[in-house]
Amino acid sequence: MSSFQGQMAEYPSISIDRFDRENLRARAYFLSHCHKDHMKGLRAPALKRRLECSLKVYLYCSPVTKELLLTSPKYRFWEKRIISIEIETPTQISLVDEASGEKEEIVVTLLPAGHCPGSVMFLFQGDNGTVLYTGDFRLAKGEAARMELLHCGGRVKDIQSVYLDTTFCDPKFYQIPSRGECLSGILELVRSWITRSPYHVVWLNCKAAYGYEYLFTNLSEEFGLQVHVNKLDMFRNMPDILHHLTTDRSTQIHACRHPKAEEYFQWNKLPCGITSKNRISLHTISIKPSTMWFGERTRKTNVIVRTGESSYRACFSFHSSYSEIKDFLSYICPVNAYPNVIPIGTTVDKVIEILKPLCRSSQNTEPKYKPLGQLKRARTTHLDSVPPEEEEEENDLFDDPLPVPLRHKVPNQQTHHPEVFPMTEVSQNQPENLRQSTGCIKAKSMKTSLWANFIDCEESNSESEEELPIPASGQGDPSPPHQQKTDVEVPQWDVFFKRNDDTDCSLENFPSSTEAGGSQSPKLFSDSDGESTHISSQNSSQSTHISEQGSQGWDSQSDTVLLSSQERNGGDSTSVNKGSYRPRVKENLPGSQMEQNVLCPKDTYSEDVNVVSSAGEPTTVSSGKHIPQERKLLTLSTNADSQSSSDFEIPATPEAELPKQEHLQYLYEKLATGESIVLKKRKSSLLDT
DNA sequence: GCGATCAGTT
DNA sequence: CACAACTGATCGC
Repeated sequence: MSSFQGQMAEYPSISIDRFDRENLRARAYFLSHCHKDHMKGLRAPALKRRLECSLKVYLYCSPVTKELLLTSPKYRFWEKRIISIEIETPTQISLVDEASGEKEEIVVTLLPAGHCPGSVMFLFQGDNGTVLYTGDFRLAKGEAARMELLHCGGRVKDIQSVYLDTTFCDPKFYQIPSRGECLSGILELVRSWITRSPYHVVWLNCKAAYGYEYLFTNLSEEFGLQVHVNKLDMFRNMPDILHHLTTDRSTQIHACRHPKAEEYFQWNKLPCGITSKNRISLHTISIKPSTMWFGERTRKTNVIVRTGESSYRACFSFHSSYSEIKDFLSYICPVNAYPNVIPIGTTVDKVIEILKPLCRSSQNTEPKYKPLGQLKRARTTHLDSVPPEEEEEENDLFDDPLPVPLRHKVPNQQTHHPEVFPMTEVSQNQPENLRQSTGCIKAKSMKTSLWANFIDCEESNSESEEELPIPASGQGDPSPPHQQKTDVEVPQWDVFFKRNDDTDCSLENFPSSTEAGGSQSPKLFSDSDGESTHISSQNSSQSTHISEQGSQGWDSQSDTVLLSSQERNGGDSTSVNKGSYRPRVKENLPGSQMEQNVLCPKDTYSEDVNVVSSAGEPTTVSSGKHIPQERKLLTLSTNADSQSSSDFEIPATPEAELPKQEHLQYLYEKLATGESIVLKKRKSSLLDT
């Protein structure tokens, strides 16, 4: 449950996912997805009144979220005041204070979050830096690296703060089987049951919340049976979901709900009330999606667990696992990361302790200075969370053979070109001072991820935990279901090696359907088995789009979906051709763009930006003009005490040394002549190519 | 009577 | 186990 209070330090005049208390004064509202715990205050009289008085206040969200929200009569009063923003479309919004007339411009980009239909993350760019609010998300490892709009010039943007979904940010949730794995397990269980007779039905015991739609659509697709649900009008404009649902109770797959459902089920009655068909009584099993996780990824574990005569639990998660969170955050590598959720059983401090080493300030940035032969020690003093010995080791021994750099699709040598922000008409003057405080230079280094890996491993074995789910009755599962502990201590380096390199991150991530015996793929379910198929296809995750005529919706991201080697009849084609989420980090940048990025002192917005006026009419505005900043960069950077823009991260600590002037000069010359000497000197770049 | 909050359930 | 949401009880306006 989110405990985010609605406001971000950098942009306190907007509120996200909270609409009560101080948020009542916000200049603009953002809703990441349609779950109640992110909608607090959204229909309260106080906010209603505010809307009536402040005619320029709008709620921004994805088109799907808007649709879902407005389906409920309780929120209908928002109708005229919601502006939906397309996914991955940078959009400028004017934040106007109606009392003072004061105005601030901000650019927001919605990124698919994989949590439920319409769910997005918000990337904000403005005078106080770039910040990312993740909302709730589930993204597989490597997905951040594939989000084009998180990048600029092939590098991840300079992000000041991330407001992060930390629901499972606890080593005990080290790994959660992928969507594809979970889906396959459920598909096979359902298949094994409903093929017995037309009177064999399954009941999916799902919560009353968005997020199961891709499960329904895949089941429907697979078996040609619509899924029975209580309500489907909210999907009336999302045909790709709608077509797989029905309110006709005669289907073999049910996801209907009733307050006394569990009780009904005891009596072989479905929540919708039926017990028989053609006067023949039904044979029913229940499958309850719930979150199960693995201690580490090589352990074979069932994604389906039998919990009773006719009851099963199926692995299913709306949220990223611990390792997925770490992968995400270490890739983004912000200056700050703030947890939106404090998982029960843990504390804010513990969560922060996990996040901190993945952020910039605690990174070992030493390699960056290597070319200069300076500052090594100065930097290491910043590593509060790193044991000294390990640090030594790293410096001396791990010079390069480590896999880490591969985690970043593109080496993060952004030192020499802090990305710039400003879209022309928006940013004006300001910010040298602001910039300083927000730290515009990226200190990302490969060491970064290295530490992350170490920590992963350590923490994962320190875990003790869960009890074993009841293994299914009579089945010869040779390996005990949950075994995290045993071999966790051995860092799974190879895993990190393989993942996220330049080619295709998703492939490593997903057990290929062809590698039969399935080294890593969990056993699908404990009961029938043997021929546990490895269907890794799944068309999707959580849609963020409303299809114009039906080709999208719930499909979209989830790379795992796309790589399914099994061509599924028809269904997949829709998800695959949906270009909405095909982010590829630009590896070959057009020369001009590269130039921009190299030269701009701040985050550059090289794309077109949509502008949403207070009237809600989006217009596209191109924001070019960064070229003239070349000179500026040189000037600024040569000035050693300017922290506002530099090719180097200037340590903030007083005792830290600055790079020597001659080294800086040398590098600038190279830069000016277009040589890539800086890159070549970094070990990560050697590894990366 | 509505809404907010809390505890308990699924 | 852990998701998100519903139910019911209680309190205040």
